[in-house]
Amino acid sequence: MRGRKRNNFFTKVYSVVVKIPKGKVSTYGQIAKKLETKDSRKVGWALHANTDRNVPCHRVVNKDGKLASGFAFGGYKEQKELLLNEGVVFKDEMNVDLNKCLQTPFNGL
DNA sequence: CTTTTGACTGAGT
DNA sequence: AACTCAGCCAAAA
Repeated sequence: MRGRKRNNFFTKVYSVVVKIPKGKVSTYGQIAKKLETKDSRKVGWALHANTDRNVPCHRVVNKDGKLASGFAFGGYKEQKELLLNEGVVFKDEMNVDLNKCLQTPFNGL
């Protein structure tokens, strides 16, 4: 393996996001750390650019457990719908109950 | 090349 | 809890 940094940044983000178990959510910060970067914005930006249904981007929320502002598949309402369908608990219209649904850190996952 | 933008985060107010 | 400010960095214009 050489020059793997050549791949799109997206690919790296997706490969991590796709590992988030059903019924759980993760944060941009966790993913960013896994990608060996400091900028969580890149993660959000990559997911925003993403349109691949194979990537469970709805399982990614910000550190406060709040849903994304411009969910690419139909707005935060759709994102919430998807999460509820997986058993994720909500605190509010826009907030996930991280206390129960935050994915364990990607510690080497 | 430079500048702007962005699904963020952490610290401070 | 809500808001502001600064840091961070890839892509697009």
